[in-house]
Amino acid sequence: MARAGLTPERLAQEGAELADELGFDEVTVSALARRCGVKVPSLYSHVRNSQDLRTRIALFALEELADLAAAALAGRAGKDALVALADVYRDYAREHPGRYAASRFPLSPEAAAASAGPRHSQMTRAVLRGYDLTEPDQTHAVRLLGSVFHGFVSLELAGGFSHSAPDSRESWSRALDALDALLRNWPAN
Amino acid sequence: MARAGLTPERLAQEGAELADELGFDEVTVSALARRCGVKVPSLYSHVRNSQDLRTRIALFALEELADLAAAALAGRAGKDALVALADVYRDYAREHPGRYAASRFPLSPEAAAASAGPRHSQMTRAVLRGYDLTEPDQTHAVRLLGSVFHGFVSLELAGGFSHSAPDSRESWSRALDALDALLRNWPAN
DNA sequence: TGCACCCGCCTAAGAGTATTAGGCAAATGC
DNA sequence: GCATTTGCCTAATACTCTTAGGCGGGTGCA
Repeated sequence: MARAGLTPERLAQEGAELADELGFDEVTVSALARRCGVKVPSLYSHVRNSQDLRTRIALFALEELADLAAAALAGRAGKDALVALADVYRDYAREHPGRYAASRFPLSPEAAAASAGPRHSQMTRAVLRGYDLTEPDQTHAVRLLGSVFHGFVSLELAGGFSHSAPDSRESWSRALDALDALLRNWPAN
Repeated sequence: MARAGLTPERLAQEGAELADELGFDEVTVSALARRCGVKVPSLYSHVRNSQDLRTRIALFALEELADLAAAALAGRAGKDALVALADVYRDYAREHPGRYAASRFPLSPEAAAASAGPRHSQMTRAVLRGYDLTEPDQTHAVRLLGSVFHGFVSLELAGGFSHSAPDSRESWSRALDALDALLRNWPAN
């Protein structure tokens, strides 16, 4: 019988594509086996179980997203950097909704610590270097930015902003303007 | 055979409790049947299928959450109202994580229109009456507030803010301060 | 009060998914 | 060139979802 050349890495990548096509919730061991032209139990040589598979896809997506963010941030500062980082998240979610959903998959504390998650918060912190915040305000701002990015993208993806004027892109741009203004003039405690 | 007295409404409510106990993703027809002390197929006299069951739980949670928000908003205005509304969402998510997750369940456009969803945006608009915004800025602000509320609550629930100082409650309070400041001084286009 | 009907719950059965155990053959290493 | 490892397979079990069809108790009408 011909070998399909499966590896945990390749399964994570194929799983990510499957997620974009069907939705992350539809990424099942069976569906992935079908896509790889292999019987279901064969996957168990490469991933421990369904949970492990999802975790690998999540880690893959987090890494890919962090790489995109790092590239977008290079050579930018201030509002320019803020918008660039924000757009990376929004564009990724729109182009790869399944992978974006995967990146929200709950990880164990150990897995989260070893993931690209810390890179994401470091990059948000880097954006804040363009503004004049010191701890603990910087941490509060990191959390606020993360909340707006994830919240907006996730509501937009769920269709919460569709079918009503004005265009959600316009709201996105105004939200980023507002965040920039806010960070430049962060309210004292 | 004794009648269990099942109704679609009661199933939605029991399902909501099950969601809080096990997580919304674990709310299955089988688990709900077990909880109600009946055989699985019995549920199909009351709900069309698993998707229908989840939808009913989502509608129940949206309604309950809207009722809580309406009660919290009564007699408040300005920042007071902003904080009250925001706290309703955060507290609900912390006390009823499964129901909160259910309230994010994707609804068909018709179901969404008939749900308590519109009440939620109306209440956010009502909060904005305490600030000086006109359309389309008001819509942009509604979307921004929704993004921050959902984004923060969802990241906090996923553990994104845990295990690191400062306390996430502090960040929440600072985020609301920031939003209030922002709305009082909304940047011109 | 008696009876027919309906409705609520049941058993039976088929399909899909997750997972484990064990086998065979192709690739790998000495 | 042979032994071992490794990759994929079949077989089997368990659980969930869903449909079909049966039985009996509660309800409504005479």
